[in-house]
Amino acid sequence: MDVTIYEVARRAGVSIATVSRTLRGTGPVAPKTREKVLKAVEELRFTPSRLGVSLAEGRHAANGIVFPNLSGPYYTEVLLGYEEVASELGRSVVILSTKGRTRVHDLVKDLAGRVDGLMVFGHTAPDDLVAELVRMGMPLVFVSREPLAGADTLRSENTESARALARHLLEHGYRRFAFLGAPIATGDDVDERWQGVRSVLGGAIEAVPTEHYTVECGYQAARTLLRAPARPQAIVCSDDEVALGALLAAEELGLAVPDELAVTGWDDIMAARHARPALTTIRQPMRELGARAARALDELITGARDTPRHLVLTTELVLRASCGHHPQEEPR
Amino acid sequence: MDVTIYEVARRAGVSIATVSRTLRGTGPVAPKTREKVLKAVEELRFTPSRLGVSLAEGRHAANGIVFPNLSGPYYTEVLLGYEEVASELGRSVVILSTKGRTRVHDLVKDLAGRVDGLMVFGHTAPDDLVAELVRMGMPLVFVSREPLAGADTLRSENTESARALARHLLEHGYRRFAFLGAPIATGDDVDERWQGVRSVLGGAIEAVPTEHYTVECGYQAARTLLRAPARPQAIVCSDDEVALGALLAAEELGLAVPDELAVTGWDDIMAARHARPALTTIRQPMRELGARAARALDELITGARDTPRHLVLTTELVLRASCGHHPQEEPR
DNA sequence: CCAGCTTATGTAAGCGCTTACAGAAAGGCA
DNA sequence: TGCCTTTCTGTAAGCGCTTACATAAGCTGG
Repeated sequence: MDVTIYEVARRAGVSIATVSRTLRGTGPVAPKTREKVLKAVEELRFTPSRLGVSLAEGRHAANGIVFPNLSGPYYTEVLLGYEEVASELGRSVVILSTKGRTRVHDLVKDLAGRVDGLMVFGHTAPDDLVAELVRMGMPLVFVSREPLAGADTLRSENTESARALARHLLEHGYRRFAFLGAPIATGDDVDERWQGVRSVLGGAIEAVPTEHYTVECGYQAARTLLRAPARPQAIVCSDDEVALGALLAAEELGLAVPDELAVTGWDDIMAARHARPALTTIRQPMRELGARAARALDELITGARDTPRHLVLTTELVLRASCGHHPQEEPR
Repeated sequence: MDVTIYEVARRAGVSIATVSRTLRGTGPVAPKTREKVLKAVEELRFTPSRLGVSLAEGRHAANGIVFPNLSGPYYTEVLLGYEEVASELGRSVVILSTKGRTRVHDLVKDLAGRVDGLMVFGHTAPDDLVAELVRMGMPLVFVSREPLAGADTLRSENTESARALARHLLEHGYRRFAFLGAPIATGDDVDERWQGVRSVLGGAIEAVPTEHYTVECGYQAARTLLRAPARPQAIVCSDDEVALGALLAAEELGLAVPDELAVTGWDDIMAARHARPALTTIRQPMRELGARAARALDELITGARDTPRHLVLTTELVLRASCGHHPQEEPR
């Protein structure tokens, strides 16, 4: 950190331009000169300052990622896929969580000043700042959000898989349903799941809000729902965490799942697989979502592509014990 | 991004020093002058370049975090606690995953050049580079690692809680045990857990390695173990993921948990709580670990403290159904 | 040996911002 | 009004690095 390119140049008896060229391979350097420079670099343990390089290059070699909170396994998996690809592409990853924070506008803006592009989950960055970043030409990729002009969007399919799930429940013979975890915003992921399910089940399903999409809120809402006189036969949950909460409520109320009540989730997080009964759910390719987002962002940053693109990744119905008995049911 | 401090100065009819002073509050500025500057800033939508500021200040206002992989919920929770505090302290968080990567030495070194201090999980950064970073005076906090001269270390307590767990299993009446997920390195977390358990159970427990500390490896090792003639009555697992794998193996082999086999984990991740039977485990204060690490690193960076410190956080035995029946057992 | 071309190297100008220090301006008091 | 003190402002020098362009050095062929 203390050694600068000037000291290397002095020790090697060359100019700083020659040191730079040697280290970066950006121009011709005589073999003897090269040796002298590398020797000096090694003796002085010189590492170029990231700040100096970035300022001179006019680029950060870093990507930002804005997410609501990491406590949901969903975000973790996406982040992991993203970080892996970003690293392969030689980019650091700077993270920012916005949930519960004040001055989000300032936080995101600061982040934008440190990176070459941003990936943003849904609506976690303020809309006015998003509009400004788009105007400024900042490369942006949004995950789990409706298409936005001037930026890439990437999401998993919701509607068709929701339909498939609903049809499957009908095949089990259920006729009374509830959707636990009502949509907060029109057009977001949960809304699409709701719309898909409702397009198949019609008036046979009602939406029940949860305060948040968490285990605890799912538990509370399910407990209330399951104590009412007219109990649904099956609960379709917005996501796996809410579904885990519903399982807890059923357990507490002595309702056998799936014999007395069916429960489904969405995401296929680890806890969904290890719950008993294991949750029927829709598997989201979360890591691939992150990886694709990182690649898309790289294209925008390098200029390999300058027209925004909107992608939808395939999801998959995963049948397990929580929705009913299946002849060839997988054990886990 | 395109607007520089020079344009603001020109528009406001003042020097760049005055613009800087106005925005940073680092010196006296006449009220009228201040208004002119702020007006120009707003009209031009000027945001100071993070790079310029950092280079001139000689600091990044960012912390780095090096971890093996995010796929374990443990790391996620620590990271969340860390990011929350770092953000409060005005620091961005730059992440780097090292598992499965080549040139880790270079990756960590690049990261070190972008931040004011680093938090490192265990041994995920190469030892020679760690020694160099210590020599250079870089602020370092290690999590889950034995004390290291020149840097802070922070870990959760292992040995006493492992003893408490072992004693509890003895109280259930078990007399034959296995430790699933043998230690890889002397002195690391899993080794301390093993040592603690063995100090109570002595020759009644044997260590069984798993290739990795994952559900899949735990499943494979447990399946092999449980098919052998001399089956243990209780399996103490290195961590919750390995324990979840052991539960899967027991389920597949038709062994009732806890009646025919007891299983315990470590960490208290979400999936451990939602498994059935719910896992008896040791709760690690993972978020607090991350939060404390971020605060410790801040003290080192700001110079509020310059002597390394070694902290151990308390862990807690959490009794659930997987180790046996308890008179007042919590439902979840 | 000379001319022309290619390879190698150094100088200077930035990239965007902070701030020490010197000087100017303003205010207060005798 | 003059002097002294305080407040305000601008200039210049960096922070560490990259690189365009000009020049020097080296090599090859006639």
